[in-house]
Amino acid sequence: MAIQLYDSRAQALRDFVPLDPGKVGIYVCGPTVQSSPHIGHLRSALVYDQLRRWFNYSGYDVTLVRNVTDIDDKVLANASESENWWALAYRMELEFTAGYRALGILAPTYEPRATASIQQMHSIIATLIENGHAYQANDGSGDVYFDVRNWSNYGELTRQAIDNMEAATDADPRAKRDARDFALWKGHKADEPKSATWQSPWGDGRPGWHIECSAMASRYLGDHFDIHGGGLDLRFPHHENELAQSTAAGQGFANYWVHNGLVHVNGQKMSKSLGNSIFAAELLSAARPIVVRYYLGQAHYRSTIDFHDGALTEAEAALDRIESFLDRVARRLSGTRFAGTGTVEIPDAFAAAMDDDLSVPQALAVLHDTIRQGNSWLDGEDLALAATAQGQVMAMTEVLGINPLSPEWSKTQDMSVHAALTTLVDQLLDRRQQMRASRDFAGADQIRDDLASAGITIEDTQQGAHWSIDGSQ
RNA sequence: GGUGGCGUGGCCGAGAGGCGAGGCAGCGGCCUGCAAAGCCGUCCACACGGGUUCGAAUCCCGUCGCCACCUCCA
Repeated sequence: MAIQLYDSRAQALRDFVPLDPGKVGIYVCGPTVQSSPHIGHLRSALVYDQLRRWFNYSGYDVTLVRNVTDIDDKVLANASESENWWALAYRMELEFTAGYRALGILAPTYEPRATASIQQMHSIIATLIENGHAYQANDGSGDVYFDVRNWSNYGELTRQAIDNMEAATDADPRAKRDARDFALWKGHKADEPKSATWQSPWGDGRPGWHIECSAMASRYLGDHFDIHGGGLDLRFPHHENELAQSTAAGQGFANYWVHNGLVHVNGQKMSKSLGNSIFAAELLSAARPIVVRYYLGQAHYRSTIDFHDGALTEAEAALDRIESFLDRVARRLSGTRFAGTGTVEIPDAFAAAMDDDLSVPQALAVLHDTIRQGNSWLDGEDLALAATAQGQVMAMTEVLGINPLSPEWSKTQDMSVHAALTTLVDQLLDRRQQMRASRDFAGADQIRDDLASAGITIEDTQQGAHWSIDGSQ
């Protein structure tokens, strides 16, 4: 069955047909590295990680390009006397990378920086000037603008007619022919640093916002590629303008446009003025990274996620269920002939859900059903079937990037401390077992309570007592 | 003014003409010395008003409410 994706341009679900059989090229708008990553940036990157993993699982050779826009008005604005724009951009880029890694988001195939593709931008701009879709400002500013009136398809991505677009009230019309014309190249201004200035056929200056993505997408994926992704808020103007300039320059550009939903906080959009942004660092200190990944990845990619108090606790509970099943089944199967016999493959229903526009919520329903089944089989000592469920759960969680047993989630713990703790707890459990055998339940329960107060939970099973530290397995 | 989205049980969150997604919380039961974990059952929801239909959460019309974008944004 073919993968179906909701194409924002067509506003319809479309069968995915790659330009090159067996391969898929995806361009995702990465961040403008102007300030620290927030929950929305993580969600966006996570969505394309899920998409990429699913294409990968489905047998595609995936090329994922996610850019870093490291030169922009905002980057320059946020630089200071003590920190150059390029130092700021790089520091922020490192923060983004750390956030992505923490969530187990696989590194893209390539992560180009805008400043390394200035020549490719020039080439597109030159073509647009040649074919009449762009013009140099006649005010001596050195600016080059895209001529929206001269491109009849302008507005096709967001279905807007130019005349219905509100002109920006605060936009400086400068030498634009139409207020909606946007800058491809911005002439150098006296107060801008030399280090943020590049030579061009139209004078020294720096790139406008939008052109960098057109340049990097075609540079690494070709003039015509499969999928372009990004946050819903980028549809206009960013993606509209990218599409206009690339297609006006004669490129086929993206075949499918995918947009992920945004993250709100307590029902409100995140914004600097409200001061309600949840930053990656806060999120990652509030819960284990795998819990954050589960939380941000459990909703459908196109829906808005509303971050509210208790959200992470709920995600933790759901994830605990997955973890405790994997832990339980591994313990039971260990040393039996069924250990490791479960084929690591995903159920058909899971694949069908993922093929259907990446319906992760339905896929998670299949995962939880499998876990319930698996637990039931364990209760019934049907170890062969339990092993099957184990393999399926491993496969599904691996595809979703939430396999608790994957190396990326392994806690770096001090082995000597762990060994010491194990010795102590095991001694206590032995004593408790002796007390239980002699029906000294008060004493046995005292040990259990003591351990509980230290954050250690005991589960009695037919194979003996099992202990775990709360919040881990 | 233009473009687009949303309203589902106590909470989160899918689905899209008939067959009760799933998770969390609650309640009852099984299991247990008691727990924990697990299982079974239960809680039969779709903003409101009309309409179409044998049948509507789903389609149509209307109403109400909420949100996003319209040149800063993931």
